[in-house]
Amino acid sequence: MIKILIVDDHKMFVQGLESILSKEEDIEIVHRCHEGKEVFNMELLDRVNIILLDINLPDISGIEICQRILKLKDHIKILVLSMHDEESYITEVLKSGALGYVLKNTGRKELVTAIRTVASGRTYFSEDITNTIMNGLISNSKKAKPTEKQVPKITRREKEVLDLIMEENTNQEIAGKLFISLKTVEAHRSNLLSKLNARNTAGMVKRAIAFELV
Amino acid sequence: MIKILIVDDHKMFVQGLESILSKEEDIEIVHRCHEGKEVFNMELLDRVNIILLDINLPDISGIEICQRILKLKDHIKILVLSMHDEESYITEVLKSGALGYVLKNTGRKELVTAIRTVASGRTYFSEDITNTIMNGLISNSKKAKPTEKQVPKITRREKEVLDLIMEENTNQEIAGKLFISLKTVEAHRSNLLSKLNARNTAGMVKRAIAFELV
DNA sequence: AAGCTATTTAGGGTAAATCCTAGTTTTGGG
DNA sequence: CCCAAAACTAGGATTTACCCTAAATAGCTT
Repeated sequence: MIKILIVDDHKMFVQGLESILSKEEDIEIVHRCHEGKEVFNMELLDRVNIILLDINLPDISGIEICQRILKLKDHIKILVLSMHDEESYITEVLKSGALGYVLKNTGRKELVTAIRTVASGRTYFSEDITNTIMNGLISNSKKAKPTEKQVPKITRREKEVLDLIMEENTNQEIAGKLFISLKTVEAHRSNLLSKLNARNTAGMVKRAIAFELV
Repeated sequence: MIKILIVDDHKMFVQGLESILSKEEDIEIVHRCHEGKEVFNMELLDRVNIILLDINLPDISGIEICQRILKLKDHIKILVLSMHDEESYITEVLKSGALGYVLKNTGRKELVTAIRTVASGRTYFSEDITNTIMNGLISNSKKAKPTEKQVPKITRREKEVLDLIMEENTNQEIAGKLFISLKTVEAHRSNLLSKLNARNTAGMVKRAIAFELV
């Protein structure tokens, strides 16, 4: 038996869900919550194996709910219901542990399929969602291009010094490892700060990572 | 008319593709390449709108080919053919600009659909591929959990100091902005070094980024 | 051969960061 | 409500990083 907890503040929508799911013999709606905070009830969570979660709750964000629930009871499967199909939104929710994501305009048949799939531990996403995510992957790469052109050009030696700085060596230690004088290391370091447009070590390391120089 | 360039070192597979695609009236195979380097021919690329690309070529990696082709001719659509469905592989290819990814065991009908879809500028992925990627997204978050437990716990005040350090402020400037003494800032900074297990600012910044504390 | 960049070295001085110790305030739990 | 732990605060001493200026050697291009 699939034991469901519905979490959604739109009462009319919840009633719609109930009437749809009541026709399925293997599905039982154990409880309904209209606020996020009502979910965190140990007794309730123990009686449930799957949660239909609206991520647009008034009090707590869907992402936080997913994380907190799974920290308490990691056997529970979460299927997210949402009206939004923005890519950033979806990936955040998935990273926080939900097994499925369907839009609220999904039909009855697909919804039941999604519930059964997620209840069995597998993942389910409506076709619109997969398209959104796949396209997001692609557009991310296009955004990365402009950055690429502004990467500072550092010399071979400066790269060696930078690597040793990243490994937490002091200038003195770097001088020893590269067999050059302390003053030379300071000069390279100074050039690195200038080329990376940084005021100090913190900025240098931050930008070195951002520009993928290491 | 869809003008195709096939890039694949398996001649038998190429012949199979030809016989499949020759039955389609709107598809014309312009040329075949058996090595990656043959692709970079301006005259050839100008006669083509879509490339069927095997990513397991002997001489150049598929990722590099995608990037270089799109740098030369960004109107060209790339549909990747592959025998591998490993997640890291797929995402790399997509980030390098390909519009579609289908496995080599895909049927004739689906292949033609994929070609027409990609040729029109939209994206296409076989179902296996979408599943792999979606599952990858989810498992990434689960892999993150063990790391999460080793993330050092820093206090509210330490977080404020850390943020200002990341913004390249000196201790003196931080003291001014937080209305505390220079010595206090130094103490917080010292605790941060200790908690992050770092020897100096370089290590602190590096780990702060790695642990996503900023 | 002249010009450019990279690499190396150096002195002197200032600012900043790090180490060690220690007092005061907040916070969480019984 | 009280105690202990954690967080915040701070001083003195030391080490390290950063700035400015200057200059010599080597390699590569024009």
